[in-house]
Amino acid sequence: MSPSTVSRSFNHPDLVKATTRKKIDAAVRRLGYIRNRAAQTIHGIRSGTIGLIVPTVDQAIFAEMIQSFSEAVEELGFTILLASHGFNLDREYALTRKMLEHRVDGVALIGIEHTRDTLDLLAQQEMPTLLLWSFSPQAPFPCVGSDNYQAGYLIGRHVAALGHRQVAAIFPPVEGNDRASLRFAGVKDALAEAGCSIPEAWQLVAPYSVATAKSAVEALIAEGALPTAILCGNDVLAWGALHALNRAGIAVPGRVTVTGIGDFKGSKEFEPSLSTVRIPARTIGARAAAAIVQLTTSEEAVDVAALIPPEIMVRATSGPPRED
Amino acid sequence: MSPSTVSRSFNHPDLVKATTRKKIDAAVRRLGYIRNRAAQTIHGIRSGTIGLIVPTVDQAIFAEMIQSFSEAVEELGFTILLASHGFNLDREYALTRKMLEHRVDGVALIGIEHTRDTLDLLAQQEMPTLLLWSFSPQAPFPCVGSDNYQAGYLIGRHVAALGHRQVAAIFPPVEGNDRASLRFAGVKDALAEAGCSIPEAWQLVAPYSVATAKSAVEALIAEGALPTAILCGNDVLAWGALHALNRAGIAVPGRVTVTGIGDFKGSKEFEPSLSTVRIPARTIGARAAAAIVQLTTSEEAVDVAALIPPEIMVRATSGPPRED
DNA sequence: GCCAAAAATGAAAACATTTGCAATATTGTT
DNA sequence: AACAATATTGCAAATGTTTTCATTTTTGGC
Repeated sequence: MSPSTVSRSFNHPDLVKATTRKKIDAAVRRLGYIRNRAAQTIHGIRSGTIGLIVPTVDQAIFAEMIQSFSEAVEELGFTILLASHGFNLDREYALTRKMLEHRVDGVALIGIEHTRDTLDLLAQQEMPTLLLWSFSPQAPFPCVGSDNYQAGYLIGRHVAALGHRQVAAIFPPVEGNDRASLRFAGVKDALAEAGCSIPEAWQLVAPYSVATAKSAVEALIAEGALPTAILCGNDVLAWGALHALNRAGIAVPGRVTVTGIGDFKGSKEFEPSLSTVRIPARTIGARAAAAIVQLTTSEEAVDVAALIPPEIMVRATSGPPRED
Repeated sequence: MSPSTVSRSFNHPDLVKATTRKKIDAAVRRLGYIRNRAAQTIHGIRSGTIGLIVPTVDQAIFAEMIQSFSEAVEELGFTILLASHGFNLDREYALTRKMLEHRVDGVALIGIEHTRDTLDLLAQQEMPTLLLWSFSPQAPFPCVGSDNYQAGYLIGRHVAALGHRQVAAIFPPVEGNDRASLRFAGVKDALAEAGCSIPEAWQLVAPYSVATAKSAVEALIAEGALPTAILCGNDVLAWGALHALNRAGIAVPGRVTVTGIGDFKGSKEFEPSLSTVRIPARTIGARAAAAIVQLTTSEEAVDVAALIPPEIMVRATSGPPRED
């Protein structure tokens, strides 16, 4: 039983005699032998890992996407090397290098905005790379994701069409976050088409959390002059806004319309049910997994880009502005 | 510039002359050379990866823990190999094997309940292993986590002490989920001490989601006979319950007390603010990261187990049962 | 039982790196 | 300028696997 035979028994079982294979299996079990993928990897054999670099794991929407991405990727025989950079694009570069050191078979990044260094590095190493979550046809790598500008535009148009003209917005900080900035741009453009703009004082910035959004809206309420609609950059912020309004006894949508973006789990079940734009995280995750695996396994160039369109979900938190 | 010198320049820079080091750095940059960790790994050098096997990523509480775990682990120079098994312990075994093939430096599993196979495999391979999330002194590997029984007990006692005797519970399915089953046991024991038990018909089972909890409670409401308290296995279920009650116009806590377990982000900001038991996910994640790294790096046996105690958070959704 | 063909196995090289040891180069001292 | 001491570098072996090629074993037909 030379190493070669053992190797063959694992990789091309049909090439070794049934009886030796039995003996090998027995020995493997007896000794608790486990193949060393590192040793395989230095032969140029695939490492069976996909690097996934995300800003953070603990935002509902990323978590959902990561989950479906990881399910699908595992299904295809790969394992995820996960790293998070906390919206710091320099850390993203460092993490990308690390992924390359680990000889991952492919890399998936969140969003379109990345430093030149990161992009160059991946291109220069000819690493199969996928941009996840956002979609843009002129992105430097194939994208699988939704159109965040469009998402913002849809909800902005919806609110404008209802007749709202006194509108506030709560968005996360937009630096290094193309998702948020594109959504906000879409919202503003849609409102502008209806001749409406968001006053400076009503452009609230709240990092992703129910707590910050709630207190931002509470501050807004305390100031007295309420808008007729509050457009939130994502559903979590909308939840916070709804809690603040609920607490203050302000009717939604009677007095104030509230909208989110994302359609997270639980938004539909919220009372009142949240009007929002659906960005199908699970679909994106699954499609992205298929895409990156295709990218790493197929020799010829393949086009894996996919635009998963956002979809407006008109529910109970949006209505016409109060007449008075 | 032989390979040896280059290697030294990376790993023991002080052993190579400054000028050659410069030359090497220049060449590295020019050629875009990136170290191959796989090749290092087969020398018995650490792979710099920690295997993290979770049931699922997309539950608020896991996501939070994974986030802090991954932050802390990256801080210490490691990267996470992530896999999820969807509460299927056989898949967990397969994933564990895969981690071993990848020669991770350590493995972290969620909860105490695992198949004999998985446990034996890890022990036999002398893999540094950590049990995350739950804590039990007689677990087969060191634990860093909270006491789920205690968490259930605390909330059960709180509700019993308020005077509730007509109590319903909503819990996720408990098979293969020691967290849920221990919590439920704690709740039942605390109630039993007050001479109260949960009728069969009021032991609702709802998989982790706002939607299922909401409809379970809606069904309960439709049946007519309402309990005075609904104890939920986690905060997400409690949110669902609160939405259902809100929709039906049932006062909380005036008519029905609702409690969660977990104290997820947003539970405090909920209206009304959720009474629950705090299980500090971020603390657990960070402590666990330190623990697993210590386990993998230190030669002597170290005791890294840590019990992070749950803490009851009495807020606005719990009150005495209505007098009538 | 012998031969050719086919099947099964083993030996050796290769992969990218690290490390002990030997060889070489650089110092500082006289 | 020569010597010793020290600093720097390269050689070679080793790591665990795969793969090509050569060798050995088995099989089937006679």
